[in-house]
Amino acid sequence: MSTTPTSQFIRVALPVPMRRLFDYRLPEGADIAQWPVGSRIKVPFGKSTRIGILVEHSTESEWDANQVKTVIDKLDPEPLLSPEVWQLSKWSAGYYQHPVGDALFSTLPAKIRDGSPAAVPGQRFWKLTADGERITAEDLKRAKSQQQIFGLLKVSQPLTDEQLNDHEISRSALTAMVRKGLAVSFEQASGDKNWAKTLEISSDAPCLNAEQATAVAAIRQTSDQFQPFLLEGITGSGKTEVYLQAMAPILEAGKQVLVLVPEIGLTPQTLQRFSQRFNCPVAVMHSGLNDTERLDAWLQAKEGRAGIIIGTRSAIFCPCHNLGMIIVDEEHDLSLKQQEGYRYHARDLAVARAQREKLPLILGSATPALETLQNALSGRYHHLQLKVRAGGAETVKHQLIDIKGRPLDQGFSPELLGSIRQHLDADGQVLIFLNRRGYAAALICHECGHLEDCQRCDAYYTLHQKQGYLQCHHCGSQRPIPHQCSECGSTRLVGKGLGTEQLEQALQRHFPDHPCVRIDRDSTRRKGSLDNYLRQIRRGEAKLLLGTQMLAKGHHFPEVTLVVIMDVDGALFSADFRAPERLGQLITQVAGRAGRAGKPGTLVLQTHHPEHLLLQDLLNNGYGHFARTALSERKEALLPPFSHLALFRAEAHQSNEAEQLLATIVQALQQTIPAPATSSDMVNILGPMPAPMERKAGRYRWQLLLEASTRKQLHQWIYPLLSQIESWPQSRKVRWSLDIDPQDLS
DNA sequence: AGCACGCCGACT
DNA sequence: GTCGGCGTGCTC
Repeated sequence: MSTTPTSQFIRVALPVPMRRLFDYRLPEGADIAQWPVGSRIKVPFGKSTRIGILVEHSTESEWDANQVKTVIDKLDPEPLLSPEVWQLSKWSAGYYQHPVGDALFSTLPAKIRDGSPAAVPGQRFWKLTADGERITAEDLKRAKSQQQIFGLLKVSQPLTDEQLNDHEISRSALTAMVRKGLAVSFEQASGDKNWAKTLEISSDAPCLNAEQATAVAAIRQTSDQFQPFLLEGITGSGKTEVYLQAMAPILEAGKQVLVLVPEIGLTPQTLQRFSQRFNCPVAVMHSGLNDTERLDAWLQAKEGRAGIIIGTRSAIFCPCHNLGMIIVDEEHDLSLKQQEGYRYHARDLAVARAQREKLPLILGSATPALETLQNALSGRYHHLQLKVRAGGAETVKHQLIDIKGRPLDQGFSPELLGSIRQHLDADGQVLIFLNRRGYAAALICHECGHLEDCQRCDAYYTLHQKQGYLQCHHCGSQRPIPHQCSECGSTRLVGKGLGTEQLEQALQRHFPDHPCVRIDRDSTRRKGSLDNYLRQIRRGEAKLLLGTQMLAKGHHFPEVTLVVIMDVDGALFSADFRAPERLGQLITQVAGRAGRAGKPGTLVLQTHHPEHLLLQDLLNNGYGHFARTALSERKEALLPPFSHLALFRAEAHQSNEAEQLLATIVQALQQTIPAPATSSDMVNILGPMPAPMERKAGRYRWQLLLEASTRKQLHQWIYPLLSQIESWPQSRKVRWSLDIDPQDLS
């Protein structure tokens, strides 16, 4: 007997880490129109069932008829994603060579992944009834919980279930109020589909300076076409104001704007800037949301119930009902690139998405990535520059303190202490940056010189004096501070190298009258403590601010007049070719924290190498010039963006297993070295070599870097290999991954 | 990734 | 005797 000619097959992406699709049969007599590509389906898989996404229809299958199972059910009457996002997602999975199913699913809200309905969840809201409005808090003095609820609702209502839960509201108090007829709940979808009809643009927009006006005009000229802009604007030059005014006509035309921000940039202040200007609903997507909130924001965007969608990295995959513009703020920021698993770069995908959907795209930064800058300089992107500080804020003065041979008091040179005192006396705030938390970088034996090191990593333990333990910052393992050296038994163990904890101690000793706030991962572990510190700073209660990266990004401290970077020397001689770019960005971003409110700002760097060309160029000529110099060096060395990289990583418990796998990959690659299309084409294999930290968390790590002058060559070379590698038995013992356009070579 | 099967150590 | 450790193999 032959199979019925009407029998239909579908190919399905499943959330498994396999670079392939799975074939299923549609139920007998199924109408294909009812099973659209891009919708979710339920299928039998192994001994269980899974939710999958229908990728394509087919009249045949390569598999034996008896191996192909029949789908169980369909979950969506129509495609889950817009064709544009669906295509983007599939293209991205291919570009980054990530297993399709895993790629498609990993960008969806958990509630979509687990098969929950993709429909308006309808949030539960609470409000006071007319009776409830009439009473006073005094009337509820015998019911404390009810009084609290009353207070909350009186200030702002309606409130969602979640918002009330945040205040640890008891269920019974709420029902009691309902029983008394004081409060009611109702269900309503968040946002509003008709926001465009009632859109109002607040009239308190500040006047633009000439550069801003030029930028806004240039962006406003382009709509309904793909046009990327690099908005290169120094800190305080008013990039956000350009975003706001550039997006106004888009929103007025009823189209949505998608704004990507770095992980750390999604603060209530950022949101406020947008919601104060436009009265349309704003959907927010970031890591702090729970599953319900995330689904809600996703659906708000998809169904057009929000005008503005602000989110971190993964928001680039968010379907939008009628998207009109994409903005990537701080486009150089590392958090836009996913560093594990599905290693996509949200900025690069924003370009791909804007191109597909014919949208204007703004990439904004004070310190653009060299890749982006090159695209602007070559004319692929429209280059907009903001070189003056908006609102008349003064530019930052800078000073290098040569600490060569100088006496240091817990890291502070006498000059630096003098500067700090001066600024404190003038009632300014001082911000001190050091990129290491803990008390000391290591614990060293004063008798034999032995450094206590982590058993699982090629790294020393960081000393955390206050908490009383040593911690490895690479695998997170901890142990109590030993009393004796583990080599010679001496009890003379001392901290070596500075951490923020020690700086805090030193500052309190030198400036006991000035409260100091330390902001790092340790001091802000408790929920809400960061907000608390930031409030203290803004109110001027703390004059000395001390911290790591956390302090360097995004926050505005208008009263800061002195910014100090304690130690830049480490990055000056790093082996990573991106280290200079990163250092330039960091110094510029940190310096940007100072002198925002018309007070002159000063930047001080302590270094053993004040003559270093990199520092000189950066400080004398600014990031723009520095970056252009760095670009010409990259061009000379044929490094990105003048070549393209892919990095294979492998980790195993046995060092040679990881190395072996990569060596086998090299063999396979050598068989298929692409023929150069032009005389300047090249491909290069570097490695296998041990990772900069060979042992981490008990695993040996090796890497293999591939370099090619064109993307096309690189991809044609590597792509066919992956399913091959997957079939090797050794590849299942070793944890391996491929990173396309790696940002971090460690 | 899950989830089974499978073959060796300390427990009622 | 059996509960459970995680190595190995498979999923249309």
